[in-house]
Amino acid sequence: MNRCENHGDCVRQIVTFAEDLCRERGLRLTPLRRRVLEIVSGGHRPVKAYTILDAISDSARPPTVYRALDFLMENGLVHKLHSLSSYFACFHPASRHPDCFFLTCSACGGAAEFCADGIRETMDDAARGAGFSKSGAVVEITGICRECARG
Amino acid sequence: MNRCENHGDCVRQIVTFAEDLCRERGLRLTPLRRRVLEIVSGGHRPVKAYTILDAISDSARPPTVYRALDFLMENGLVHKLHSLSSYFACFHPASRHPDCFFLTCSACGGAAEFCADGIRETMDDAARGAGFSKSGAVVEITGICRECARG
DNA sequence: CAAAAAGATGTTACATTATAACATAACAAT
DNA sequence: ATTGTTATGTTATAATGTAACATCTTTTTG
Repeated sequence: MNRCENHGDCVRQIVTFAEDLCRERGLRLTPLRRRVLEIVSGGHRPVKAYTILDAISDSARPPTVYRALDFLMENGLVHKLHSLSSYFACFHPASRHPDCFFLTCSACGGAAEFCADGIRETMDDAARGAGFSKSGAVVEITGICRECARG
Repeated sequence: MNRCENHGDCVRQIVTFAEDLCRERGLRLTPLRRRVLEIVSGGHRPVKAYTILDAISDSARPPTVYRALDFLMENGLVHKLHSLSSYFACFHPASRHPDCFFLTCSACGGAAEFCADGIRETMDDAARGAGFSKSGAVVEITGICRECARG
């Protein structure tokens, strides 16, 4: 899923975007936050908090990781996939989508994010129809990706 | 959210449905499973596993609850709301929807399930378009319900 | 510049959510 | 009755996440 030829470029691009975004917003992309962003975006797959913890150093503790993740999520650079208790880098953070939708492959563990106005609109309609004022949505589709299906 | 006048009837109806379904499928709605189903459906709101545990008895242990929940989920009587780490009774299990969508109110903690063919179709299309063979979906919309919005 | 304020990280401890593994009990089917 | 199957009990622990307070770093401001 989402095999790209030059994933290093991909990570660099995300980090660069994060730098610019933090500069704009007067926030600090500290070494720790950058490191966590690099780890999360190191593969096109969701990463667990404790995997990040292990990757950072032998002495790092959970709050260190969760705080960095909170920062990155607040700024739209990382998303949480609730159905996997995992974190996933946003590979097109510039697009400022209000909701993000995910496909996760149960065979390879890969994931992809997509935006579909149709889903958003239908959800908005459904919520409105129920007298419900929507503020956010979790949409996580599970299945088998093209590469895994091909065998 | 989802205030109904005779919620006792509502619970009874779910339990009756569960009895019928188990009879049909040759499964056993044991006292424990029935109890857990009653607790989960005791309010129109998601319930945490450890709340169920406390409600069952002083001596019950986690696996007891998680096993009962697994049974109920396998049979479509209960759903897990991943974004809340909570479990929610299916109030219309007869309709055999392949995917269930949820609205959760961040003010009152209530929830509602709904079916929207539009959402399912759009998700199916999006998945297909990505070469993805969909097997399931988590859709959890957060916001404020009508009652809470009215104040 | 020094002092204060704000922001980030370190650290300890613990809370919450969930499962593995094995023992016992209940039930079903000859 | 015995045997196999299913369900539950029990112990222990894994996995995920947070509260609270200490320390350090950066920024602001007097």
